[in-house]
Amino acid sequence: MIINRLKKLGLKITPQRLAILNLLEGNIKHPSAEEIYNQLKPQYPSLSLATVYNTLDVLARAGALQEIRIKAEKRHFDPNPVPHGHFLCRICESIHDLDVGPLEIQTPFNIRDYLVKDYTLYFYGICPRCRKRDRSSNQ
Amino acid sequence: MIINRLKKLGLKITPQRLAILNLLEGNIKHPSAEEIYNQLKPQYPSLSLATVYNTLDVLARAGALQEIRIKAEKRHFDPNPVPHGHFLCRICESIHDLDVGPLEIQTPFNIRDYLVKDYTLYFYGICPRCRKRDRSSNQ
DNA sequence: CACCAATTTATAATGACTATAAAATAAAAT
DNA sequence: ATTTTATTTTATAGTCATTATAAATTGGTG
Ligand SMILES: [Mn+2]
Ligand SMILES: [Mn+2]
Ligand SMILES: [Zn+2]
Ligand SMILES: [Zn+2]
Repeated sequence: MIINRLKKLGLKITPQRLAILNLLEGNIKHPSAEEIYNQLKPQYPSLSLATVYNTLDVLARAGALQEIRIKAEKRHFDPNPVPHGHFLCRICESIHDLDVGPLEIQTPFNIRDYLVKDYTLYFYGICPRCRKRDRSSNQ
Repeated sequence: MIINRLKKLGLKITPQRLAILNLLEGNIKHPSAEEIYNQLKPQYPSLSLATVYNTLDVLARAGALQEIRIKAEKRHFDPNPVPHGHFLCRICESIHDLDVGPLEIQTPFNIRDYLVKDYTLYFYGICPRCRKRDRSSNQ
């Protein structure tokens, strides 16, 4: 339960945090802070964008979610904190999970003398939907 | 020769572009636009930061170099346009090339129905120098 | 040399994110 | 249940890398 997750992290249970966590629960769309804010604002009119950032920062630092930096200008958020590959469609700008077998690595690990505690793997290209929609942009 | 590279891309040969390309030639430090600007400014007092950004953008779009987005706040630039792994030291903030065998992939390629034209692989942790310097921070 | 499109430059604007400080509130203490 | 206090929320201002703008300059062609 979401309340227990907050308690385990030593965080106060607030309506804002519950709303943000509920929105992210099982959400595979990798929304940005602004998208989260805009989706919750109608039901929580007092909600501030700063609170969304604060909550996401706290949860990310606690390892309860991960930040996706697949786009230059904007961060996106993923309720799944385990490292996995992501794909950004250059046409529709959507972000998808994209795991690829041999890249699955257990962290932390060592490469040469580097201690690797974390990694990100981002792919860029054209998603299946956009490939179907416009055959001329294939390859 | 650098002049021929610019000609092949249909770009005018300007002192600013030559200076930027010369600075990047063989440079494995992955400098930011501001670092490039600060290093060139003494010898090219008229140089503008906007020109550095313009030149880097043009060259990146032409595939003559690559942008590294391993840090949230700042872009870095690499004269090697071929995708390869990068490592950011969380202590000294330095960026190193870090290729890891099984991740070498030829682009473009397909995963499921996704057409992948490019990818980035970023590692985060502690570099060899910082591990030596401070034994207590070793995992 | 003269021309002109490309480039450079100074400067302002943008926009995601962060800092600040006052107001509100969750939850512990009484 | 009320009081208390540290945490959180909120509105707002600030930051800073990057981009846009438009005027001045210049490389390359004839
Ligand atoms: Mn994901
Ligand atoms: Mn590199
Ligand atoms: Zn798409
Ligand atoms: Zn280091």
